[in-house]
Amino acid sequence: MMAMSCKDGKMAMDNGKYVRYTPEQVEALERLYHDCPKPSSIRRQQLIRECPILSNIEPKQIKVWFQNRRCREKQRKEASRLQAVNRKLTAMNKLLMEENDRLQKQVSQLVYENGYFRQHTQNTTLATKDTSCESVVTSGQHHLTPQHPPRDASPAGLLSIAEETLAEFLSKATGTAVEWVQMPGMKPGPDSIGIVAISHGCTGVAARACGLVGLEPTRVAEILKDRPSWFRDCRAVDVLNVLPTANGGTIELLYMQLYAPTTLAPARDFWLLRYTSVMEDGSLVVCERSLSNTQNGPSMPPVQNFVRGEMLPSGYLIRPCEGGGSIIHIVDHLNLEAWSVPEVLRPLYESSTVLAQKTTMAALRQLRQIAQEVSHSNVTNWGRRPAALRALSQRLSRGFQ
DNA sequence: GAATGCAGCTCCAGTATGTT
DNA sequence: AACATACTGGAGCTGCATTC
Repeated sequence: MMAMSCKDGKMAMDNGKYVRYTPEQVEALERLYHDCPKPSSIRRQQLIRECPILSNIEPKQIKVWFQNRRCREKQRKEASRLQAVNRKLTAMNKLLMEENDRLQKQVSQLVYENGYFRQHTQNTTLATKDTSCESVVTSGQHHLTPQHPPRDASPAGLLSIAEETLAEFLSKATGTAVEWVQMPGMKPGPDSIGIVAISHGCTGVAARACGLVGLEPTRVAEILKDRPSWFRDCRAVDVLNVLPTANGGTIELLYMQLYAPTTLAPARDFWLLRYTSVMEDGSLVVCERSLSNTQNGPSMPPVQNFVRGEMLPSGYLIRPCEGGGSIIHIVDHLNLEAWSVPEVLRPLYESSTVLAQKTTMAALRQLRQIAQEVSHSNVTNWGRRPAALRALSQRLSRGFQ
């Protein structure tokens, strides 16, 4: 229903009555807006002349329409941005709730054990006041599976190792295998839920981090599985064998040899088993394990100045995030063998803590960089936009020169 | 020539009102 | 209620005339 009057063929407001433009007129205006959202006064008059369907609209109304159209677009963009922020905060909240739940269970377990030990201590004190007693104290800590005997590099053997690697990695990534201790100075935030390190009681030293990235899991896996930070000091990385697995994953057997350019940098030489798998819940796992020394690999003669070490099951657990994007858990678990270096340097290698933390921090930085590139490309990736938008961007660029 | 005042125009944020 | 259209007031910019 249109309440308007036509004076001299022009559509004009009838004493404040409401005017509704026809769908054809709106379509024409939208086209013009996409071409140029801020036309000058001269350009608007030109549009009215060139576009017969707009010829009965007053220039002032055209001006108002463009103003309102810009306002609408701004509001829509802001609403979209707020929705994205909301989705991200919801995902973060979920993660924190999970972490909180896990910590509460841990507290309950420790309280229970504390009560048990207290009672046990009292009993032994009373019962063995003047007799010696060896009480076996078991900590509440979960231990990793013991080292397995060497196996051959046949497909069956590799599959078996890969499956164990996967199980061990998942138990670390989901926080059930070891007790993680928050690193000082690492506060939870939008970029990092937290980065933590194992203190004692497990083989080697590990670090763990968690973050959000606005990419689908498969894309994240493609980017992260080549982890350049792990290969920075490699002399060679060769794919020796690729094996399909029952659940659609792939095992790649890599050989890499690291060496120490300086005496301070730990170096290793080992085979590296890489395992990529799709889980039932839709998450992806990219994890790795070295097969150094104790297991069959290429026969490397002992080389002086090399530090032997083992990469325990490490990698990424990439879960799809509600509302888009992915939640990524990073685990690095290393065990350098200090006996293989001269005694004077041994303190430098006694713990892999620094290396594990450094590696995990590098992975976290990579995640942040990916997240930044994704958000940046949404703004600047004009190369894939339609020609009209590219033209608009060029016009705007010229306008600011 | 520089400084000043004024009119005219546009933009934006906010608001009123009609329509769906 | 959500959306579309029109209006209002404040701010900024530009061009022009006037004054010093």
